[in-house]
Amino acid sequence: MTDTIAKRCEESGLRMTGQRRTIADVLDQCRDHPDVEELHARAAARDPRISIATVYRTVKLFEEEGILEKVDFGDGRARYEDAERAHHDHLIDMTTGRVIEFVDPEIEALQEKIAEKLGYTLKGHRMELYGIPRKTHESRGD
Amino acid sequence: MTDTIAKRCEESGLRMTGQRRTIADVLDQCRDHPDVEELHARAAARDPRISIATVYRTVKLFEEEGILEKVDFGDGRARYEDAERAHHDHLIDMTTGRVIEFVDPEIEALQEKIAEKLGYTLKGHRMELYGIPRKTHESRGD
DNA sequence: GTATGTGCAAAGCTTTTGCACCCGC
DNA sequence: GCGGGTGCAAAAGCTTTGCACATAC
Repeated sequence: MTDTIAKRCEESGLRMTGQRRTIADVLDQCRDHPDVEELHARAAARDPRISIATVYRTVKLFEEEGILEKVDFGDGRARYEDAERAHHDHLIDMTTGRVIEFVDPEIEALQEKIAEKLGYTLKGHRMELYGIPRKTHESRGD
Repeated sequence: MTDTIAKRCEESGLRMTGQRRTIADVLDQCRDHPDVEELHARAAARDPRISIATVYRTVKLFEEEGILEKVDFGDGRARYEDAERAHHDHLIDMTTGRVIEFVDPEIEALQEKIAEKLGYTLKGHRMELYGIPRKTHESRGD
């Protein structure tokens, strides 16, 4: 149901160079949230000529085309994810750094309601939950 | 119900230098969300000898003591706010950059429920809404 | 008096950019 | 072929840090 990133690039009329195709492919295969340096490492594994400057330029371009979305986990590095995948928020496991994606329609609705109450039309939001794995039942002393 | 920042610094056993006191006072008087450079400008207006390095060191120290909380509006600059003030989230006016603080108990409860459903105990969260002012002439009942 | 804080400037990190060369269309 | 893309390295922002000096307790 979701087109590849490369396909959407072509539909946007972007010139598809070898580097852009490689970066698009790498992004398609991401199941995690790599930062730009990591993205560059993965792209360079396929084509060592790709420079990090190109990766920066490319993700910014894709973002401007609405193909990617920038996310920020507060660690000072930019991350990008496929904008076309269903919208979701993030829960970050504070013990491992693992990122869990989730969608909650109630939250979405509530956010819209809050914005409206404050006199605004909601255009976007960012929400991250930070948590630790719940003790299932062996615990004493929470 | 809220002590001044300077008072909390003393209670934390921090050595209170002139610079720290000035920075604490500036923070107490903030009704907005200045970045570190702006904080330095306000502090330097009272004591021109304060360097920006000291401001950076001081806000980080206060954060480690739990007196301040770092917030990030995605513009690449760090901002800090009083951690003891009642918890709130932010709505950012996309047309002006103005930041509106709000609290919504429903959201808080929902977030906790979501974390729990995913097997986590919620330890913190970050939520920013981005919106544009709503046209008022068609609104009813505000 | 001593441990700690501070100013200055240099360095660190992530990201951007100028410029000469390269490539998709 | 031409206009835009790329690599390299330098530069730009924000933040941190080494070092010599200053200051709180």
